[in-house]
Order: sequence, then C-alpha cells, then structure tokens
Amino acid sequence: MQEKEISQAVIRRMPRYYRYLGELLDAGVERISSNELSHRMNVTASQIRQDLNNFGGFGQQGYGYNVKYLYEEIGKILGLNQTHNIIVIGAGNLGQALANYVKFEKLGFMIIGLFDVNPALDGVSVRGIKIHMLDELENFCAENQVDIAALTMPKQKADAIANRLVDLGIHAIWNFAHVDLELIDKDVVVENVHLSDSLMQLSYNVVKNRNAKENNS
Amino acid sequence: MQEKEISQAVIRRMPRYYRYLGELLDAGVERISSNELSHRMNVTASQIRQDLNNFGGFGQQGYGYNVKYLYEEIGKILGLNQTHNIIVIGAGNLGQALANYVKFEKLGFMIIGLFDVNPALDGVSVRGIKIHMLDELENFCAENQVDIAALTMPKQKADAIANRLVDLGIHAIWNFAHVDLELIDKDVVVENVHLSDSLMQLSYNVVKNRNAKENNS
DNA sequence: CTTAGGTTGTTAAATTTTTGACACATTGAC
DNA sequence: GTCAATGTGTCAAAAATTTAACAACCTAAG
Repeated sequence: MQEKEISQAVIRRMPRYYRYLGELLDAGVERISSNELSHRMNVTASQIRQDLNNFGGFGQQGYGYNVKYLYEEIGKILGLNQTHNIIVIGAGNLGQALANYVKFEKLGFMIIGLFDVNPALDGVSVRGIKIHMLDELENFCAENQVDIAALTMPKQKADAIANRLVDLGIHAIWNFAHVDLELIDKDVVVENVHLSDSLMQLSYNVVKNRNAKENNS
Repeated sequence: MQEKEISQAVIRRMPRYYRYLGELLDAGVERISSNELSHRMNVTASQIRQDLNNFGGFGQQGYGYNVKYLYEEIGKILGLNQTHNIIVIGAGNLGQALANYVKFEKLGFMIIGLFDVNPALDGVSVRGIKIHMLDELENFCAENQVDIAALTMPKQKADAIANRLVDLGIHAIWNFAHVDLELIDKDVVVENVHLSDSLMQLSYNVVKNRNAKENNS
C-alpha cells in the first residue's frame, strides 16, 4: 500500500503541520493556502506542498486546503485515528510525568499501566493509572493489548527490558534511556528521546552565540 | 572564531559521538579508528571523519583517534568544559523529573532553581533545589547567573514567560511546552523537546510497520 | 633503515533534500 | 458567461548532505 518510502525528514515535519492545523481549526479558520501557512510556520510554501503531496493531493487549485479535512488526513497518516495503548517502564518522576500528561490521551495514546521495581510504589496510582511491579509484566501483557512501551528507567536495565518487551510482542519502543538500544534483527520500531543530547545541542548553540557576540564587539 | 557555519545536522550527531567515546573511555579503550567506531555506531566511517573534520583534525594517520583526547575535544565543542546554570519554570512532574536527573550535573548543567505559580509548592525542595514562586523570578535572576531556562509549564503561558526571561537576560531556552515560541527579533537560542511530536512519529512508524506486515502475509 | 599495513584528512561523486517555476484548475466578481 | 486572481501539483534546478575514493602519512616489525 505504501507506494514509496517516505523520508523521515518529511515525517518529522508532519506533527508540526498537525499542530498548526489544529490551532487554525480551533480558531475557526476554514481554509488556508500553502502560502499563508508557510508564513505562519516559517517554512517555504513549496516545502509544504511537496510534503503533503507525498501522501496525496489534499488541496484544490484556486482554493487551497480545507483545514478540517487536511487536519483529519494528517491525523490518519500519523495513526491518530486509532488508539494506542502504552505502558511505561519506570515509575519515577519522568514516568509519572508521562502518566500525568493529559494531552497524549487527546491524541489517542492511552497510558494503561506503569511498572517499577520499587516495592514502595506497588499498588500506588497516578491519575488512576496503577503502578505494577515489574514481574507482573508478562501477565499484564497477556491480559491487555499493549502497543507501545515507554522506557524511563536507568540505562543499565534498558537493553534487557527492551528485549523482554519485544519477546512479549510489543513492537514499538519510546526510549528515554540514555543509550541506543541494541535490538538487532528484532522486529521493532524505536523512537529515541535523548534529553541529554538535546541539552548538549542547546549548549553548543549557546556557546556559539556567545562567541559570535564577543567577536562583534 | 567560528570559521564557517557548521550545519545543525552535524551538531545533532556530536552528542552521540560523545556518548560512545565516554563508554569507550570507561571501558579502558585508548585508541579507536573511524572504521571500528562506525561499526559500533552503525554509521559510515566517512561520515565520522567528515563530521570531526569540521572542527579540526583530531586523529592521526596510521593510528586513529585517541579516545580520551577526542572525548575532551568534543566536550569542549559542545560547551561541556564550563558549567551552565539552569532554572526550570514549572515544577510539575516534568520539572521535578529534570531536577532529579543527576546525569545533567555530570555534564556541567546545574539546576539551581525551580519556579511555579502553585502556592502549595512554595518553599518545597527537590533534591535540595528550592521551588520558588514565579514572582520571585526577577529577584532570583538579579542575584544568580542564569544561563538556560527550561520551560515545562502549559503552552498557554509559555510565550509570555519566554519573553519575560529574555528580557531578564536569559538567552537560551529549553522548551518542553507544546508550542513554537514566538521570539521574533530576540537574541535567544531555543531548543525544542516536543514529546507529542516524537510520539506521533513513533505512531506513524508503528502503523507503517503493521501495514507492511499485513501486505506480506 | 626499510617496508607492509593501516588510517586519516580531503577531494570528488552520488544521493537526498529543498527551493523555484509554471501549467493548469478553480474561484468569485461583474 | 467571461476573465483576472488565486493557488495547487509537479517537474526541474539548486543546495545540502552523505558516501566513496585515494594520496599522504604514521606505525611497527624485522
């Protein structure tokens, strides 16, 4: 069905389009041209048209794009027309932060369980979501449809748990641990969120900016 | 000093090199060739050499790269040879998660204060880091050197606070709010961490993977 | 000292990504 | 109904990024 491979560079931009279209929708805007959207989003109109055309022609010449229609179509492309059940491994601050983030539910991502090894957390609930002990993982996965696992535990344990999850039939991992998971030959999709990396990128740009100023003065 | 602009694509890869070199260092490895590193990291050796050469020749023909030296040099490039003071705006779960993340300190990023509007949090400490009320922001910035502000509050307030921070002399923002900050003509470096976007990317790949399997069967 | 093997820095080619240009379809005013 | 204005989809050009190739150089063994 997927006619040709679409580059991840394009995929990375789709959520941003989705966000802006959602805002337009809330503001009651009915239609928008690639040109106007390009001004708001600070990208070229050509890129918007090119990106969208990877998935089909959603616009109409002389009219532009219907905001509601395009919003829904991008939602479908991103798989937001179905719900995804998520479990979070690691019920520390970050795990609990994810559980508390209501926004995800609006997008169809339901956090249905948290797991940890700390006995003090056993049975505790976060916004109605129960924290389980890690050894209950197998039972839980047998009784519930789990689509995505978010990994927020220390990096030392990440690899072992990732492999355990894949063997349990979970083929998508949202990885917050500060390692590149080694899942060679496994049928699994991984999305990394490396906060330290992001912070280092910021740091680089801070220092660059500071140096540029000094040289100008 | 910065001879030519280095593309953000290269900068995005530097923290990953830094991480792998740190692991090699811990493992007691003294020297490494771009070829061996490329196998471990699953990139081309050519890309490694090309990337590093943007910043100067750190290797030696016939020898390779000295792990310790290269690690330190990349650290300098990323600005990790100096400390950066961070304040976190929003002391909810995510803000507290950041405050609890010891790893950042090892990299030289010191979280020196949390801010919130919730009176219940006034004076509470997270790992020794005090939570202040948001109206103390001006005083705090006058009395402390603040390099980076992390924004973890709801998106509705993000823009106003970002502008307030810049006016207070903070020129770097680590933005977790689910908006693109509007800081036109301001002298500020922004690094976005859009968790929802990341999750949508994962969702796209999940659905794609699922479809591919169905078509093969 | 010589030489075979190994590895970088660098140049060139290939590939991917982004931008520009325009034919042609649609709208809406008159 | 006509026509100027608008705006997409798409093709081609430009720019950026990645990969390949190789000369120059270093290491280390004999």
